[in-house]
Amino acid sequence: MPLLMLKDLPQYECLLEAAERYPALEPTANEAFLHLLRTGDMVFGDINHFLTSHNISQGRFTVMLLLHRPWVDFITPASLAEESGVTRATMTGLIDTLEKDGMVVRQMDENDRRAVHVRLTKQGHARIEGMLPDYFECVSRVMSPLSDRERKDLVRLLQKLQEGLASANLKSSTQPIKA
Amino acid sequence: MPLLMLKDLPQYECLLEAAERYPALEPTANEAFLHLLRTGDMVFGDINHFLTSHNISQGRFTVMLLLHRPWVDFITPASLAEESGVTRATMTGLIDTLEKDGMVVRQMDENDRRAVHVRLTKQGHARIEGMLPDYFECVSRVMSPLSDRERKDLVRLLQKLQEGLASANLKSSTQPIKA
DNA sequence: AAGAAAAAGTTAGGAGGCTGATAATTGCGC
DNA sequence: GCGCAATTATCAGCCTCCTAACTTTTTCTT
Repeated sequence: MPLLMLKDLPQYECLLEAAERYPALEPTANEAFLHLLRTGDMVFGDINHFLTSHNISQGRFTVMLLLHRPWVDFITPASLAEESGVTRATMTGLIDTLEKDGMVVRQMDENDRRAVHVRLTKQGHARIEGMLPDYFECVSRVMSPLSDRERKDLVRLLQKLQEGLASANLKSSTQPIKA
Repeated sequence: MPLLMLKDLPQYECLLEAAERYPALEPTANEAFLHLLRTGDMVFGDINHFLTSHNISQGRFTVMLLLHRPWVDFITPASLAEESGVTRATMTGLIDTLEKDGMVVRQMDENDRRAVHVRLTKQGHARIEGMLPDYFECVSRVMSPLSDRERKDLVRLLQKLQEGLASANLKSSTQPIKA
């Protein structure tokens, strides 16, 4: 989350006025953009508030969630980082904390001596299992203003945006930026 | 932005299956929730990439944007923090950096000796003015997958969510959490 | 089979948020 | 008027993420 977003979004009329000074400004694009960032920020803040009250960070929660899946026994830090969307360096820190708290254990891979297996402890399983009902309830509460139909519509629009972004990042990531 | 979000969102069928184990899990709510966080994250990442390539942070950019409005002469740090959605302590740091870079100046308020006036320098105005066309173009590019009609629909859905969150936060903020 | 390339995990250092405490000033209740 | 509460800006310390560099091990090339 940005955690930094204009508290009072510019009104549409205001955007129209600004568009006269800046030809590149598309009012509808800007309006949707600001609302998307702002709403995402609020939703994230809400869930973050929930996690904080349970003394866990977003990162550690995600890791435990990934390790708690029934068909999963262990995962390597690199895969966890990949699936979570953080760097391997960050994952090292997350696992450090989780291990210190007794939620996960690190075990050597016997075949590949570079690799490590990360496994949820019994305690860890119990911890996440205990949090999940409250978590899902929190998600339901956050999304409660929208009907099932509206949620489907929202997902469709967001997916369309994601696809556009994914293809754009694909070509931009090949050449680093020159500052 | 969270900057930590499942890279491959759970498929809807997967959510349905999980819902059998967790009665509190509403599949449509979870699906929309995850897409919202993920898309917001991607959009933020995109704009952040733009800002980074221009050697400025989201926070400093927002401050300059607020100070650049034509009808604004100066703003106090407290107001800037309020409008930006960060704490006053964070705002102190943002202004420090902007002042060191010659983008803003601090001036004493002659009537209230606690208060400070933050004003954009001529250099600061030029800097933000130079960035805005590129910025708006970036926003337009990000939102380009959606038609005007779809953007309006998206805004409507997001507003509905925001209103629900705002009223929920209103009542939860009155009583602090007990860990 | 040897050297180069790639991959896994870690470390070190930095950026940008946050909370909580502090000092100076202002405003309010009585 | 005087003391107590609120407000302003700041500082100190923490957390979580990042990038860049490094070590060890594996894999690919030839």
